[in-house]
Formats: sequence, structure tokens, C-alpha cells
Amino acid sequence: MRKARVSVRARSEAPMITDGCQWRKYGQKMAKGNPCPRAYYRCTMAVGCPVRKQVQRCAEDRTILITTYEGTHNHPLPPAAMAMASTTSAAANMLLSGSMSSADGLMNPNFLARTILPCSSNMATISASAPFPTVTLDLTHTPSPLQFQRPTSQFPVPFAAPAQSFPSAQTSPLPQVFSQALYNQSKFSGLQLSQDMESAHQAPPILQQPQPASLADTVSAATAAITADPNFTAALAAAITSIIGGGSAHPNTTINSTANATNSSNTNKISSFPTGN
DNA sequence: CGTATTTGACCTGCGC
DNA sequence: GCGCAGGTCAAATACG
Ligand SMILES: [Zn+2]
Repeated sequence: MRKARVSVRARSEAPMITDGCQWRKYGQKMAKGNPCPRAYYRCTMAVGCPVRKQVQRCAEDRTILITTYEGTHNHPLPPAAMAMASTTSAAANMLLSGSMSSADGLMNPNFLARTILPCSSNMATISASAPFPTVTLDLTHTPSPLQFQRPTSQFPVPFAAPAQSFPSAQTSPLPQVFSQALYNQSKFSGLQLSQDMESAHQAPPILQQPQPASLADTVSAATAAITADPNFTAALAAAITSIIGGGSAHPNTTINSTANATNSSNTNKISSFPTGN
């Protein structure tokens, strides 16, 4: 039986993005036709936590890291994470309710819905393919990174819908909440970016980052993101998993987040699992 | 010494 | 039934 899956796609130099959870690696396989191996992790935050995740790097664009979460956490996540969870939950609900009348659509094997959220440069896409329905939150950042708002603001997410009350949240998508989520994700992206840049400009002595005047901003954003990031990812997974997986279906949720997509070409449609790709 | 990672063996579902 | 591909286990190893 398949469980809900949350796939986060982001740019990262690090072998694994920090998501606030502890993971124990239990396997690694070479994806066929992909030079980059796929790593399997288990959550060790709590004993018996069924959550697993697998990390794989995009074959074409090594800078893109695909992290796929599966299962629901057995244990509470950090408070902030919960907040994020709420946010994301709302967002996901919105997605779901937007593409189809209800999450029931996800159970329908034939269903093929696609919803695009016109949120900045980010896109959320729900689509069903193959055996498992797929919710794809495609957040593709425009070429210009570090365009984020002031990094100072935390995420006092005005979430009104707790992660648990997913059924009710469906009716009120709370756009602002969603945008907030996206915002956080932006910061998240910022984090990845900054890492990118750091390692990038540490080789070239003078070659500053392409974005002038934003280094400090970057750092701040990165810092904020680092703080936020964990919550984001973990909560995201938790939230979506709970909403969808918590129902009766076992759809496949994919949050596709590509930051600093200088070339949107690398945004290949990741449907369920990066099989051969 | 306890715990995390590595890595090949093993298991299983699926297509031919 | 066989072979392949994707996942998982677990013994050995690395780490601190
Ligand atoms: Zn967990």
C-alpha cells in the first residue's frame, strides 16, 4: 500500500537539506540511467516513526536536489514547524479543492487534474499520473535570486487553520496564508541559493555573486531561511501527508520547489518518483 | 563503547 | 518462470 509522498525539489549543494528532523540512512541505490545515486533515509526523531525519505540529485542539473518524504511523523514537530504545517496544509487544501471539488478526486485513479496557482513566479500543480495521483507544488523562482522581501520578518503566519483541521480548511483557502507559505518557501529557496553562492564564490576570488548589493541580504535571508527551512520542509511533508494521506486515499503528493531556476529548463516535470531520470 | 553510515545481499512487484 | 528495477536489511565499518 502506497502512502502519501511529499517531494521537495530545491537547489542545494549540500547532500541533504536540513529539515529539522534526524534521519538515518538505510540504503543507497543507483538509479538506472542516473549517475547520481538515490539515498534512503528513515526518521529517527522518535522510535517507530514511519517517515522515510529519499534524496536524489537531478541527473541533468546536479544543483537540484530532490527530497521525497513518505509517511506521517509519529511525533510532534517543532512548534514553528507546526505553524508552517498549518500554512502548508491550508495551501495544499487550497490546491486540492481548487483542482477538483474535493480530495476524493485523488482517489480516482483516472483523475488528472492540474491546478496552477498564480503566485509570483511560483506554481503549484496538482496532477495525477501513473498509479498515484500527484500533487505538484512547483515553485520556480525567477532568475533573480535574493529578490526576497526583508529577511527580518519571521513567519508569524496568520494561519487560521491548524494542520489537524484539514477538512474545514478546504473551504477557506486563505490566500494570504498561502502566499505566506510561498514566502517562506522563498526564503527556503534563499537558503539554498546562498549555499550555492557561497561555495560558488569561494572559488573565484573577486567574482562576487551575480546579484550586487544583496550579499548582506543574502546572508540574512539565508540565516532566516536556515531557521525556517527545517520547519518548512518537515512541516510541509507532515501537513500534506496528513491532509491527503490522512484521508482515505494514498495519493502521491509532490511539492516541486525549484529555487533560482536560472533556466526553467531544468524544471522537468517530476511526477511520482524520479525513476529513470 | 555506542551510534551512524556504508555497501552488498536479499526481497518483492512487475513486465515479458 | 525469469529477469529487472526499486527498496530494504544487516553485517561490517567508520565516527566521535
Ligand atoms: Zn519523524
